[in-house]
Amino acid sequence: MRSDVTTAPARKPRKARDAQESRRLLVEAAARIFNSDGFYGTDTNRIAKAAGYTPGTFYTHFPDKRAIFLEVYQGWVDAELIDIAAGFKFKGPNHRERLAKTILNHHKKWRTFRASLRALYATDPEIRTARLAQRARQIDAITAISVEVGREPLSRSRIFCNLLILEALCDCIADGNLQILKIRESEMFQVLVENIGRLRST
Amino acid sequence: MRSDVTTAPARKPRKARDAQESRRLLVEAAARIFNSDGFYGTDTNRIAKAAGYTPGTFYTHFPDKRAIFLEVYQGWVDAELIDIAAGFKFKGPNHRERLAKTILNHHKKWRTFRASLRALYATDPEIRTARLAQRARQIDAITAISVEVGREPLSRSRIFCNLLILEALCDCIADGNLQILKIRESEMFQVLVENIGRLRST
Amino acid sequence: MRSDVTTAPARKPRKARDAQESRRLLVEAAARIFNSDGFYGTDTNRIAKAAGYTPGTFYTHFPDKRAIFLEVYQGWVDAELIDIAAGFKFKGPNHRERLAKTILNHHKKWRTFRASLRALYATDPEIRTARLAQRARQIDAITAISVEVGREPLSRSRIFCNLLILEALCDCIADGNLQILKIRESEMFQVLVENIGRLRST
Amino acid sequence: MRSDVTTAPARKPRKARDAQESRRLLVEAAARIFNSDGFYGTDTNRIAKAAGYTPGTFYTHFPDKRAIFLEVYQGWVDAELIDIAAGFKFKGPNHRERLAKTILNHHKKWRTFRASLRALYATDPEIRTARLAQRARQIDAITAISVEVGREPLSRSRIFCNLLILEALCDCIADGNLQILKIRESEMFQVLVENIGRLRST
DNA sequence: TATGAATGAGCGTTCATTCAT
DNA sequence: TATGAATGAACGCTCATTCAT
Repeated sequence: MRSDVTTAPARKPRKARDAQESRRLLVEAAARIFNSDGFYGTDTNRIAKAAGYTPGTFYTHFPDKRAIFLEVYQGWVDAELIDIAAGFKFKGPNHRERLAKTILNHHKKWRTFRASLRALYATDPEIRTARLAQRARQIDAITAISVEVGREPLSRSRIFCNLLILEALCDCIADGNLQILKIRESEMFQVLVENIGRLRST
Repeated sequence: MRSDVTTAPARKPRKARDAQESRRLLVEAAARIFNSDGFYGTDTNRIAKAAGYTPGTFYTHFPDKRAIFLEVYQGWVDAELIDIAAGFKFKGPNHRERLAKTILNHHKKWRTFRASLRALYATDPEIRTARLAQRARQIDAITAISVEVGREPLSRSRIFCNLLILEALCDCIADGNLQILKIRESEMFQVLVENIGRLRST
Repeated sequence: MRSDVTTAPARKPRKARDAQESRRLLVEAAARIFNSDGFYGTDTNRIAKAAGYTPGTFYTHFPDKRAIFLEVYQGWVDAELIDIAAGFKFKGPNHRERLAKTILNHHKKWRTFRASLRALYATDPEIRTARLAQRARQIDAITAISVEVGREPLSRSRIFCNLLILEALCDCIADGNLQILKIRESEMFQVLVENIGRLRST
Repeated sequence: MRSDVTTAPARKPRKARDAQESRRLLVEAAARIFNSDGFYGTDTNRIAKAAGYTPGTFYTHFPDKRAIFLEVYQGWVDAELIDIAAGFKFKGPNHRERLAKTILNHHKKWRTFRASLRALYATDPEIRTARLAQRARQIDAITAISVEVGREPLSRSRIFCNLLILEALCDCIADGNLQILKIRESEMFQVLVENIGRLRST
């Protein structure tokens, strides 16, 4: 008979850091690991450990694994929108190339995470809802930026299509396996720049 | 997600079927389930059961779960290539629309499977290798078709970009959530048709 | 990056015993442990281990912990009904004492399990349903036995009340802590025998 | 089970309340939650929150979860004894029915808590000790009341048996599922009243 | 006295995979 | 070729408890 079934052994809480800070560290660690091993290749205990915490801490900050995934997603969209907004205001001869590079960098950084997001989008209703909301936000933001810089904005469908096209091209270039397909990255980048043009111009 | 189609009642016949037939039944079941619940939402025992077998049988036909996934992938690329080849020979006023519809239908059919493939591509080296090989095959095939129908083929990079663009647009239309983004499907389809044009023409 | 995210390490299945036998061993082990440490003090891995299996095996035989608990419950009610039926046919001067002893032994054997059952009954709807069904079975069975031995059966409510009373007294005697309350077990047993009489007689 | 009553919104007042008041609020909240979700379905953080405190506060007032459980238990026995004592002095034609109702109400109120107590009694030595002490108190009190109202008290074993019988009947009636067993509550209540008689009379 | 972030062992459960039959 | 019971590492998550503030 197990004595003392009622109670559990005691533990020692080490630090009592700032909650905001802990959250941030967890999100950062999660972003890194999700982006390296994908959603299903990442476990919450590992996220916690990578952030410098023990497993339970994860759940004092997030209700479940999906929640932190969505938070990482949110952070990424935010960052990208800021950069796109900045990129839209580029002037000079190479403004397209510079915007293309900016977007490409985002995709290089988030390649695996983005792939996980797509896969989850296909099977998980909550992820779907969240992603659609972010999509709407992206389209709204680009429309607003166009207005702001004094251009006639494209229709929502055109904006969206251009977004999809840029993403598809960026994902592929970011992947870095073009040489296997006997394709030069510079050629792909060229097409990317052309398509950037479409997004910016009337 | 786990739709009832995927948990479909098993067939009864026990043994003594020929190996080819068993393999086919397993691949069919796998395609259905992967495409409904994704790679990580599918388990090999369920595939076996859905095909009318017990768990062990799965492993007499495939070394592991990835192997059957790749086989399903192979089957899908084959089917798509055949259809695209046929589509390239369409004549008449609506040939572009018809090809667009064909490709779109493929994407509608394989939406979740494609999303899983992308996610695995990002994390699994074997899947990566296999997919790159299929990509090369696609590009080769389209080049060959162009030649066959008497056109000057586009460069590999152009073909690939156009492929990526078509896929991106198709995935999105196939998804069927455009109304949430306040976008009309017909507008997106229009852009798709335009891009089909690029792939076909010189 | 974790290589080979897709697949899992292989294991070796040792034996392929008879499923019925394994089930029986698991139920036996579960009965033993539930009855010693209660439902919440028992974990499925321990049940499996105690039966000579590894954790996964438990779940090839039972969908969850509650399921095996209910199966143990079922087995206990079966055994008790058989003994009560036999006890009803006792003849001779000490027939009541003998039946009392029989019932008391059951309670001694299942004391902790019974306590868990009650606690779960209060909070778990499925356990509640199952227990009510078993209760109905008990009442039906006792009615049937009365008829069989040629007595006018008591009303359902009387049977039930007597059952409850016997159980309450048995639980308490079985507990074995009467001396702490300055009560002699023999006195309690006397009351038990009196109440047995009520159940049997018209 | 987790009814909304138990997850009740916390109070706002932060600090500086007096210790007695805090303790009382915690015990009250614990009683409510234990009685709704059982011992194992209740967590100390939730108790604290329901009382308007944060998790740590719980442990400034109680050494562990069991301690507050025992305190709730104590409070319940106290209340019941007071009511029984009052009930013993009922006069008039329906005095038995009124006492029966009183006891029944207690059981209705504490049904799940009582079930948890029994389960813990079976596995936890400290709970066992505490409960036996309360039992002795109950028997002593009833003996004392009998003397007080001028009756020859029953033997300890008789008192205890009657107590057990009343509890068993009350628990069952309080449960409110008699109709499923095709038993009318009124019939059970009748038996209860009869047994009340035994406790009161010589 | 109260806070509340942190703890960490452990639990229920999953599932790709094996192998004796 | 097919069976199917068994495997066992691992995962998501819980929660009683601690302690620096």
